[in-house]
Amino acid sequence: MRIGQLAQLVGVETQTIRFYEQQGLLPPPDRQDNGYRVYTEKHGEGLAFIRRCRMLGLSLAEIHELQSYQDDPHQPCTAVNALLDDHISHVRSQITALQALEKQLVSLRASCNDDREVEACGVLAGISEGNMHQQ
Amino acid sequence: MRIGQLAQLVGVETQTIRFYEQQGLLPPPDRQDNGYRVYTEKHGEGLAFIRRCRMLGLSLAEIHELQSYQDDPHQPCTAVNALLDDHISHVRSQITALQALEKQLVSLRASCNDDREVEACGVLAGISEGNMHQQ
DNA sequence: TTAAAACTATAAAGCTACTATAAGGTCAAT
DNA sequence: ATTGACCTTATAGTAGCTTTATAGTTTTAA
Repeated sequence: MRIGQLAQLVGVETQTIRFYEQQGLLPPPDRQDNGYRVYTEKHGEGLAFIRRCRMLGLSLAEIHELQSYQDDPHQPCTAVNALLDDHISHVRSQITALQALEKQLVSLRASCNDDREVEACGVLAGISEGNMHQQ
Repeated sequence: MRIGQLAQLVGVETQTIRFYEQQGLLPPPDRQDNGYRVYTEKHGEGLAFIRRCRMLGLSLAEIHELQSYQDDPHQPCTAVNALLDDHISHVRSQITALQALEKQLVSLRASCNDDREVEACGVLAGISEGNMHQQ
């Protein structure tokens, strides 16, 4: 399988595949005489794993860590679970922060309507006055 | 006022101030004979405005847009309100996406405990099997 | 058969919003 | 005279790709 076929199979761009290889997330495949990369089914699975981790919001570094666990399959999997727990709490704190932000934005928006001039805009005034309680 | 004082006043690093100037968000200040930047109160207000916008999650491009409205104070402020509305809906969709992600992560986490080997880890198996409904 | 289209390769730059580092000039105090 | 705190510019690094440039290869259509 050449890079274009693998890309289509998994639903990524060819450059992304080369990028993952360069980052050490995907093992370097064999090459044809012309230098073209030749991929196996294993590569397909590896790439799909990476993509699913990315969809879960894991960083490339975290994916790398998970791969290192996979390479040593007889350890206890506590580290895997811990990584996920950390990620979950990270996601939760993002949600909390965004909810607070939304509240702030909505109240700022409520301070203006569309019938004013920029000079009297409640939104701009609200930002400029800066009665913003951090975080 | 020199750059260090302004930085301390507003609570940013001096490099950040130079960066904003370079990006066209902060007007270039006068210079002393030795080349040091000299800031006025106006600069302080401008910088504070930028920082408050950043705390609200606005991008530098959006801030630039707001500044362009400020420069023309007798337009109606519909564009300002529209910018904020767009930003609010952006934040809301981020929240929704993160909540869906959290659910997915929590259910993945529930598929394993710490008493297994990596080989049998429910989390890794869950990612590899890839029963993930996109988005 | 040849020419265009489609694919592959590498290397380097661009994106966002800074942060950090390097190498050096200026100024006040000791 | 030198230490330390401040200022200057220029450049590189961060994350995770995407884009661009330049060039070689293979496939397809005329």
